[in-house]
Amino acid sequence: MISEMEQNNKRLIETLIRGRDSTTRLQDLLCRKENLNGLVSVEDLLTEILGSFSSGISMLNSSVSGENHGFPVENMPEVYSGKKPAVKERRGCYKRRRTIDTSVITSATIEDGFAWRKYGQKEILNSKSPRCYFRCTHKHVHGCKAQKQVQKLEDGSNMYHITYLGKHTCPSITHHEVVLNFQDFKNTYHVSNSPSTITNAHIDPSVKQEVDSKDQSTDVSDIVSSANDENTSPPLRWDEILGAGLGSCHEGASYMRFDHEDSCASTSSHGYMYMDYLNNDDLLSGG
DNA sequence: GCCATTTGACCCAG
DNA sequence: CTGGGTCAAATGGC
Repeated sequence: MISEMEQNNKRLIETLIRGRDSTTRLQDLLCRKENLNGLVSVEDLLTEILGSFSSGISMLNSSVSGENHGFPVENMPEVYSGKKPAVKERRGCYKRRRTIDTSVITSATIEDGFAWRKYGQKEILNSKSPRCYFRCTHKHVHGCKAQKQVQKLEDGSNMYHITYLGKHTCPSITHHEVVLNFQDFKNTYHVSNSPSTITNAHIDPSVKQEVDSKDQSTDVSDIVSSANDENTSPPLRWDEILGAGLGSCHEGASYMRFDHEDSCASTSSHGYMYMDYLNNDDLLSGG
């Protein structure tokens, strides 16, 4: 059991290490070319990214060596206890998940590099925009339990309130994708010094995502769903939203927060796409 | 034909 | 009882 968790942790660490190494190489590469467009220092950004990797790795390392099993929280059985034999006949028979690993960000784009599949949309009482529900595309294949909820903010900005639930456990998330994601990330955001703040940066059209994998291409269409504009109209197409997010990023701050501020402060300082991995309540509540 | 999205129904927690 | 989260049939796109 625990050894299984440890194995997962180790695998994650290895992945992070590979990611870090790749980033290092990327850094090396980019620094030679020196600032393609004289944008914000790519070097700084990469340094931040590397820092993120490093702290994540060290955190996980300590969590593996210690008794804390930080990562695979999701292994816990949902709810059995033979409470309910699960009435399959009836629709919507499920157990609503409690606030497990949740992390919240506000972003100009809902793109995060993962493959999501939309499974629902709901009008929310206090909000004019509907909330969209996504789960990992690989849920059925790999049993990945990652989910996210996306809701457009109403403040006029084209920002989205994104809530991540659970962690990606699907093996399809490789460091390659992570690195690619960073590229998107770099295009869209500037990582600020603030522990929990990222702000938009310019978009460099020349550095569009060079993703040709099938997964990635579906990512975009998958993730994109209907964050509607309340009175304007029928659901926006997600690719349009994405286009707006990635192609003409709006100004303004994006920020993230976690349910557990302690871990947030130390683990999430550099970029939202790793929150799934690095935000662990187990790190806190494990003991 | 397969797969993703849409959407109304269903169910649960507060 | 109500709002929010999930399911699954229907629909559409590739």
